Amino acid sequence: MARLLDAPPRWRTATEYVEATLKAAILEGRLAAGTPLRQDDIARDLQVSRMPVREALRQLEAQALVDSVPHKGAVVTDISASDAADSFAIRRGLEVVALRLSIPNLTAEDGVAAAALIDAMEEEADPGQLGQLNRRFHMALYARAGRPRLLGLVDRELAVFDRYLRFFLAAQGRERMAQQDHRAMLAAARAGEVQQAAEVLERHIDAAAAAMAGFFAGRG
Amino acid sequence: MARLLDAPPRWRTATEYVEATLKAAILEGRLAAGTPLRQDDIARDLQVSRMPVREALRQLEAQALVDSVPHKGAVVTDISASDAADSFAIRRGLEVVALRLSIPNLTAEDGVAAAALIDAMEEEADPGQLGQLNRRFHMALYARAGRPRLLGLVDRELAVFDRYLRFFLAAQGRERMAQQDHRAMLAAARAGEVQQAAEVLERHIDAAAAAMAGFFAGRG
DNA sequence: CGGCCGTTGATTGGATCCAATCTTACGATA
DNA sequence: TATCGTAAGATTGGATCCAATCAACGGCCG
Repeated sequence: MARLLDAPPRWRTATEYVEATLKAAILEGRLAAGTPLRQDDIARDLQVSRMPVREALRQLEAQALVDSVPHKGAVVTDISASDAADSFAIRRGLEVVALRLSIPNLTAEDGVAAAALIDAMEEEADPGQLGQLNRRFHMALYARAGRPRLLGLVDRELAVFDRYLRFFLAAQGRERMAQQDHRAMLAAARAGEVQQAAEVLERHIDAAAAAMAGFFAGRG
Repeated sequence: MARLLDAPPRWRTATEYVEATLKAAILEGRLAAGTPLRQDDIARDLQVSRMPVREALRQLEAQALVDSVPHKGAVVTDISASDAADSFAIRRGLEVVALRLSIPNLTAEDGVAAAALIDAMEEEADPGQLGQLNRRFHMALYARAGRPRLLGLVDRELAVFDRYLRFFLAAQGRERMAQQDHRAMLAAARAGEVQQAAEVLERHIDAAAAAMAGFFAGRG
C-alpha cells in the first residue's frame, strides 16, 4: 500500500534540480573557479537533457556564479581581488540597510537563534560549514527587515562571498572570523541600538574587505 | 553588389533580441503590470521559436521584471507599495555606496554631461523620456565607481524604479521630479564633497520613497 | 619560413516534437 | 444545491534534432 504521505519531490523542475546541484558544487568549491561548464557533460552527469542545463546556467549567470559568452560557453566565475571588492561594496550597501530595517522588529527568539549560530561558529572547524553558519547568522539579523527583494539580493551576495570566505579561511585560519564583531553586532541589535549596530557592521565589512585585499596583494 | 559594411546585427542571439524587446515594452508601459506573458504569442509576434522566449523570460525574472510560476507561466511583475519600498531600500543601499566610490574619480567632463542631463529633464515632458534621463543622470554620477557588478545592480534597480516613476509622474506631474536635489547632488559631487553628496542622495531617495508611499496610500 | 585562408571537429543556439501539469467545465452524487 | 471527481483543452517543461558559430589544425602562397 502507498504511504499516506509521499515525500514531496525535492525539486519541482529539472531546471531547479540542476541549478541547485551546480550552485552547491560551486559554493562548496568542488567546481573550481575557471572551470568550463560543458552542457553535454553536465546533462549526462545529472541524467537530464541539455535544456534544463542551459536554463540553470542562465540562472547562475544572473547570480554572478558563472560567466557565459555567447557561442563559447559558461565558466565558473573567477575569483579576483576586483570582484571581491565589488562583493564587499554591494554587501556594505545592502546589509546596512537590511540591518537598520530589521532591528526594530527583531524578537528575543531571533536573538537567541543568532547567538546560537555564533556559538556554533566557535566550535566549527570546516571552512565550508563556517561559511554556511556565517551566512545564516547574518541573514538571521536581517530576517525581520520585511523586504523580500532586498533580502534576496543580500542572500545572493552572501553566496558569492562564501566562495571568498572559504578561500580566505583555508589560507588564514579560522581565527580570522572576527567573532567579536558578530557579538557586538548582536548585542547592539538586541538592545535596539540601530545606529551602533550599523556602525559595527560597516566596520566589520570594511575590515573584511581590507583583510581580503591584503590577502590578494600578498599572493600577487 | 553587397555593401562593404553591412549593418552589424543588433543582437547576437535571438534570446538577447527577445529580452531587449520585452524589457523595453515593460519599461515603457506597453506591457502593463499583471499581463500574462504567453510563450507562444511572444514567439509568434517576434518571429522566433518558443525557446529564446523561455530563456528571455528567465533573464527578466532575475531582473524582477516578470514573475514566473512553474507550469503556470510568467506575468509582468505587479506594481505595489511593498515592492516599491523594496526598490527604494535597495537603491538607498547601493547608490550611496556607488556615489561615494565614484565621486573621487569624477572628471570635469562627467560633471558637464550630468549637468546637461539635468537641463534636458527640465525641458522634457514625456514621462518615459524623463525616466530615461533620470536614470542616465544617476548612472553618470556613479559611473566612475569602478565596480562593474555594483553598477550592474544599480542599473537593474533603476530600471525597476523607472516603472514606478512613470506611474507616479503620470498622476502627479513632472514638477515632482525634485530637480533641486539633482542640482545639489551634482554640485557636491563636483566639489568632491563626498559626505554631503551622500547625505543629499539619501534624503533624495527617502523623500521619493515617502512621496511614493503617500501616493499608494492615497489610492488604496 | 611565416602569415593567411579554408576545412574539420567540437560546442552552443534554435526549432520542433512529445510529455507533464495546470485550468476549466461538466456531470455524478450525497 | 453544493461539492467532489473527472475529462478535455491549454500551456509550460523537457527531449531530440538541426543549424550557426567558434577553435584548432593544416595546406597554400608569398
